[in-house]
Amino acid sequence: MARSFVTLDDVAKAAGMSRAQVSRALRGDPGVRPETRERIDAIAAHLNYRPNLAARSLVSSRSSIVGLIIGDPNNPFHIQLAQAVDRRLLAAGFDAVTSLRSVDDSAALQEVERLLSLRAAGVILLGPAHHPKVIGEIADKLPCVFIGSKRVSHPEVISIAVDDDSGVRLAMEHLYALGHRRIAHLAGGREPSSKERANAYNAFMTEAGLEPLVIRGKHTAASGRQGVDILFASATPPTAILASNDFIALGVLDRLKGLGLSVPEDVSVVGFDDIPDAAHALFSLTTLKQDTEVQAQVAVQALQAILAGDTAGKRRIDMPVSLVVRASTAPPK
Amino acid sequence: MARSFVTLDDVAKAAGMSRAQVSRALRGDPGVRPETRERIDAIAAHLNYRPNLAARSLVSSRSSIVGLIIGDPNNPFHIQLAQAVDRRLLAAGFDAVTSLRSVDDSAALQEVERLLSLRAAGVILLGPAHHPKVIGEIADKLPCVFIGSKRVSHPEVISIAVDDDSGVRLAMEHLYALGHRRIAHLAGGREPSSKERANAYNAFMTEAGLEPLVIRGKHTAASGRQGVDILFASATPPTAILASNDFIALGVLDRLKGLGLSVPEDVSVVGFDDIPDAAHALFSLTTLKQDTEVQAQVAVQALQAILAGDTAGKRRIDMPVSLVVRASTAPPK
DNA sequence: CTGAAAGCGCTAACAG
DNA sequence: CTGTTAGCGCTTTCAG
Repeated sequence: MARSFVTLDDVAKAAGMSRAQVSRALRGDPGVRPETRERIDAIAAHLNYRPNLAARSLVSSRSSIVGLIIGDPNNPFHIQLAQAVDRRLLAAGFDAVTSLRSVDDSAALQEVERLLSLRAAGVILLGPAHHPKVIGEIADKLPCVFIGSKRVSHPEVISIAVDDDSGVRLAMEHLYALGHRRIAHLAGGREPSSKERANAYNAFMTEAGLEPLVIRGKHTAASGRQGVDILFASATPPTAILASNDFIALGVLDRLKGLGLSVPEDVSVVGFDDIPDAAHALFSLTTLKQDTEVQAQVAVQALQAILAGDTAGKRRIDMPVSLVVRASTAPPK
Repeated sequence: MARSFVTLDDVAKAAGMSRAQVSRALRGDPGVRPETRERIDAIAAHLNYRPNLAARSLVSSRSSIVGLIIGDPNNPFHIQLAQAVDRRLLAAGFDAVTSLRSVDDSAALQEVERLLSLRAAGVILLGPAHHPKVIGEIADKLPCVFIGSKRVSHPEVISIAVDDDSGVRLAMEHLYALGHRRIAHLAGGREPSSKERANAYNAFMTEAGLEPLVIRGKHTAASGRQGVDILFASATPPTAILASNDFIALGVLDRLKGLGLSVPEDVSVVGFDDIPDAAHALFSLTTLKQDTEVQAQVAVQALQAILAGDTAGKRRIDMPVSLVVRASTAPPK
């Protein structure tokens, strides 16, 4: 194991130049003759030089570290989003430090302490598991971007808000236009996004003069299965189901099949998120697509704006949601 | 946003002591009068002091950072393991820096570069997505512990090897004892763990004088569904299925239900991993349990041993796998 | 374009 | 038990 590290001084000596100049060359500072830069680059590479991030951050009193706190690491959709953010962060020259500790409010705060000690440049909060008050506290300590559906009202936070409301509306209009009238909603737990979606569903049903039918559960496939059992125990089961996310929808699909019901012939199903599995031929789920790549990109740009001291930007950026129509929806029989 | 940081000097001045003594007090060094320590702690807390990890690591030339590279972040089981390791690392006083970049060999190496720049104390590799050669290269640069089923033969790596072989044997003996003879195996992809499991299955079948039947796929539910379709297109379908992991098994369960077959009456199914869903009443999957908590603990202890210069320890630690019998297995009809 | 000098915040000998 | 003294490796003025 190579236990000793090559320092800037070593490179400088090998190049017959000063430390300062080597530093400039390696970082791509202007003011270095191109041929000199190339030579230094070559020597550094040859010597296997790795800049010491600690020293760099110490002297410049800022670091390239950005924290990434995942609200619910056990939800693969959040992981997918986190990966996208991670990739963007890297591309922007940051070092993402991800926290997998499921964040109840205290774990999140603890993670922030650690980021503070690392002198992180900022933090990106993923997913609506975070309490708004806690988000505010975090933003008091560190530049902060929040991706989620919640309405955060803190002057320092930029929130990337998934537009649950228009998403649900899109789905409901689709089902309504197909002719469905008995449309049930399988909601998630207490996450704000789940509430937003349920509210939007209720609003649509009421406006359309229809009877809302909401079953509360969790954002899991198992919850979707249970929901189906409850719904189809009724004498007048729904002809369509709007699930609060794709995991629920996948559970619904499986359970319907188990009950001998066909999708979309007997029942139409719509999900939310467009996880990779949704596109699979076996499911071919009609769902609402959140573009994680775009969300990630916007989040990183927002963070850069904050760091650049750009206070003029919007505090809230709405992300569009689009309806992806696949084979799980059709007119009722 | 609190943009300025309190330094050790600030605390020292407020306490009327020297920087060195404050440093000792705060780190819990012996040689500080208890009352003094308390006073300093109080002042530091009051001033909201946060040690600058960069400065600390710079001067002591070692850091508390440990990298955590997840082989397949999109596999929730790996996330679960990672969370366990993360927790143990924190408890041991390390700062886990997790990488979500799915690691093909080049991404892993790139991540290691970053850890090198952070002067990480070591790295823990999770899951068998890593190529043995790459693991060796990593170990050349950084103290390294590997959790996975592969046989790694590098003098510097400690590998925590899940005992796939005896696990599979356990499951096969269980099925055989129940009276099953036509037992099929749904294998995963090219991950070594998948190969190990398939080999163990083949070995058992051959020894028992039975005809092996392996269908290659991936470690996903969708793959399990497809496997069932292939198996039950045959005139003599199997009476039992050993899946290479729980995701496959869950897909198998769903597809069997779709085909109108009952588990365990018509077909017995065994998984591998014991993911949380497996215990769910809806599935009640008989499976092979890997104790992630224990694996995590052993991994962290192994890392500490390496860091302590303890070269006497074993290079390879086998982790037991146990059979959890639930309701998805029974004698054949 | 390049070099010299001055620290960033902290720990680790070494003296008291 | 406590203070003094040196830097750790790097970036950043400020002069050439």
